[in-house]
Amino acid sequence: MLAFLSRVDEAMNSSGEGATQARETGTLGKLMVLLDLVTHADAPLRFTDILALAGQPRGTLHRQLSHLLEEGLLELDGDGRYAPGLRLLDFAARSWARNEFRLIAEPHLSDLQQATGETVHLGVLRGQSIIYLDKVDGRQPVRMYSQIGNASPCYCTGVGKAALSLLPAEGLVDLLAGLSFTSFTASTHVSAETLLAEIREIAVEGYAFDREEHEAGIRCVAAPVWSQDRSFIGGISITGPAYRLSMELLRQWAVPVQLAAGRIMEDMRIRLGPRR
Amino acid sequence: MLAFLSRVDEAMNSSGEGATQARETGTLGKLMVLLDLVTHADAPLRFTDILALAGQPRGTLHRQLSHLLEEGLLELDGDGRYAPGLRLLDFAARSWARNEFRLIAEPHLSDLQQATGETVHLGVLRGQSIIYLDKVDGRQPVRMYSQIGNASPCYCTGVGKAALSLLPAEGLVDLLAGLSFTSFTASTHVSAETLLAEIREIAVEGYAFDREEHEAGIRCVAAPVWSQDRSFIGGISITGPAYRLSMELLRQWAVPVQLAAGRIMEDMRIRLGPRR
DNA sequence: AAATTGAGTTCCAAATAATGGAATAACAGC
DNA sequence: GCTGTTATTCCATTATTTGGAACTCAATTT
Repeated sequence: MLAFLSRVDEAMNSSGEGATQARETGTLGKLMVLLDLVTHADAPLRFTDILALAGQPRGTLHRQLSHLLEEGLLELDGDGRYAPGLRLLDFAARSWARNEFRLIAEPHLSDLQQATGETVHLGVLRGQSIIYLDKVDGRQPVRMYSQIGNASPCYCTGVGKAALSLLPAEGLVDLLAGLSFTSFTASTHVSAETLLAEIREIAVEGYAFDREEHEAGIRCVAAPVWSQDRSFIGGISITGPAYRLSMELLRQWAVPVQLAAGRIMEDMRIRLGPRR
Repeated sequence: MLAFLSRVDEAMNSSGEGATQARETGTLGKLMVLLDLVTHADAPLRFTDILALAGQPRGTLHRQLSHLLEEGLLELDGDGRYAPGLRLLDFAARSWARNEFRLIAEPHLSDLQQATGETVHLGVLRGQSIIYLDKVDGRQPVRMYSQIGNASPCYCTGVGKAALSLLPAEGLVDLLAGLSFTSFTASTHVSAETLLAEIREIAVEGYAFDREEHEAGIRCVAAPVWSQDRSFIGGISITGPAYRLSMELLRQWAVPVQLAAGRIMEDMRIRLGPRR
């Protein structure tokens, strides 16, 4: 309710797709922009590179980076370039291990994986992104960080669209207004209008598809999952290659996905108490 | 050399076992102490709990926590308690996916796992802790975050002791002086003297054992791995239950572990160039 | 060898943000 | 409706951050 709305409002500011803007968190906000810059780059950055990207005075930037280094949030590689620091791993490991949503969902994800033989994901909406909390893949030991923890856009993933279908009208419109669409494939939504139309449909049906919208050749069917207090708004999905997962098959799997989602929510009611 | 020593000096300040002290990073340092507090707790904390732990004035603490919330580094659960934020996952996922050390070591870890059938770890020294960068376990899909990213003490793990054996005398003594020993099992080192003696031995032999020092019933054999520029100082290990891994068997495995470590270092020389 | 360029670091008065004590608000239990 | 507990807001004081310029260092060119 109130708590939920304020949560979404705040979240609007965070971890979007495009421009990383300074938030109203003073010194911390400025440092997080830098951390974002370095972690989102696909290679270590030299001081001068960051100088150009951050648009800050040299002296200021230098001290900011020094602080981030000293805290272990950034590291210098052998060539004096800035890379993400390993201390982040420790923080994240704890954040993940303790996450209630994930802990409760885990057995149900495994069940769903067993039933379908395909990869199952759990994701949660944070700001404009879906953060993947878990992944169960039958075949080989999973390279987990490669998927878990990854933030993906909400407008072109099954879990993302399922999650959006849970938002109240007002919050949804605000969120969509802030999106900047990247056309990952020919099927990616590129306007808030068509996306909104699909989300309205999803809200009625109770499940969502990803028709190769994020990655060519990859489809999924997803169902929304939420905690009663709305602190978790997300979804679960069955994902796989288009050649194996026909749209017809995905439509059949809508039911088991929704059932699994229902069981997760029931477990949450039991384990977290009636208020949540 | 110089760069390396300063790296270790700085690292001395970070992520130790015991007291979390304020570093000289101004506002950021104070906020990181709070983030540490919340992520290292084993349950979400209420405002008042943090107030007692942090020993800060109410107003100050409240604003600091608000900033951390707004940045997504912390989150409020349904009961208004502070928990680690999921934005940390996104940072960590990127940090992990790009880590050169891990990328290069990965195939050799798999080989070692295949050869022995036991769990193989890759860890790197950061401050007084070993941060596990990778884990290859043959049997079931791995719950990765549960191990990867975890920071463990350097004085009671095979990888940790192997890593310490790579430090120059001066740096080692400084690091040991800053340790506070927790006796996890009956075999855990509890003094710098006995630890130093063992590390000297490890430096000569080229491999280290964990004789149930961190967790009862768990043994390992480890070999040190380092990059030429010393920006990575760590090790790899074969770990398993004591009933299956006799000390005799571990002694036999010292050779393959050392060979794998050698291959990782050779690959690093090739891939990272002669200076690193 | 001297000069030049590019990259990174240090310095310090002015501008800005953080501090913390006290007052206020929200809420659960009685 | 009161009471104790917990959380939030306020604002003059204080400490930190800022950013332009000067400086160092190493590599490259003249």
